Amino acid sequence: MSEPLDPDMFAGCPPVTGPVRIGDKWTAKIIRCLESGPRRFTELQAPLRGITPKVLTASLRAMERDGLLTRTAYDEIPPRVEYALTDLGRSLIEPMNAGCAWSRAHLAELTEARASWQAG
Amino acid sequence: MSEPLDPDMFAGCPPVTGPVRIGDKWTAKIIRCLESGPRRFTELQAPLRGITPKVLTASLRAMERDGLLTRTAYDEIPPRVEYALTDLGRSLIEPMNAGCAWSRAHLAELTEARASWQAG
DNA sequence: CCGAATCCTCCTGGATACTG
DNA sequence: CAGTATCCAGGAGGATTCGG
Repeated sequence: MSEPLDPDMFAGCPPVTGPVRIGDKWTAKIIRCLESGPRRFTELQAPLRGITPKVLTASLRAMERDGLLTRTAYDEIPPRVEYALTDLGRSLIEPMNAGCAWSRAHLAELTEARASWQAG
Repeated sequence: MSEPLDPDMFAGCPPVTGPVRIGDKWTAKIIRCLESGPRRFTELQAPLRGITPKVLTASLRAMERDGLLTRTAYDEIPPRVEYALTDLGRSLIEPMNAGCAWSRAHLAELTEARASWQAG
């Protein structure tokens, strides 16, 4: 439930996920990272391959605003902040999986079409 | 199969469809327009509420490049061009419907969360 | 450790006008 | 009818630096 995230968990994902997109550039990956339990800011940074703090903060704030996740700050030293999915955020996993299923089934065709267009 | 498109067919759709997005801004709507059969350039412009020719052309070209639709030009006067979905394009309808289902079920929660954030 | 502040660049999408 | 050509504004995403 709280094993460390694999820094390479998105290594197999193509740079462009295809036509099906959830939220902005990072939303879907953040949801995947939180699927197995709450995570800290720095934990999220690792698998998200060099995302800058500003962009990660912006994405998390937007998702919090939309009720997709909650932010909990513990008043400790050193500071600790945890992000966790809400039920609403978790409900996005279903359409996300539909998108991933499409990609697995058809993304190769799309890539091929794009390549043969470049050739022609 | 070839009845004229309702110019208001997207009137009920909220300006922002929510977190689930297919392709770029217009891709999903274009697919909906072509679902019931091939359509001409001008036919598509009507329900897409004032999309400029340049943007519609760009979207159609991108979708043609990706193998989502075909473009057929008939050498007549006046000129006639028809756009039709490919099987690959049609395969996107399934994840699209999943996204629409999510919106119908949860978009209100998201909007509400966003509003109460603004208030707080 | 968890950000905020500032500055910058690219890309999407659009307005407007014109053409075979 | 079905586009093309040109110009332009806004916002997403990023680099870098600084603070509590």
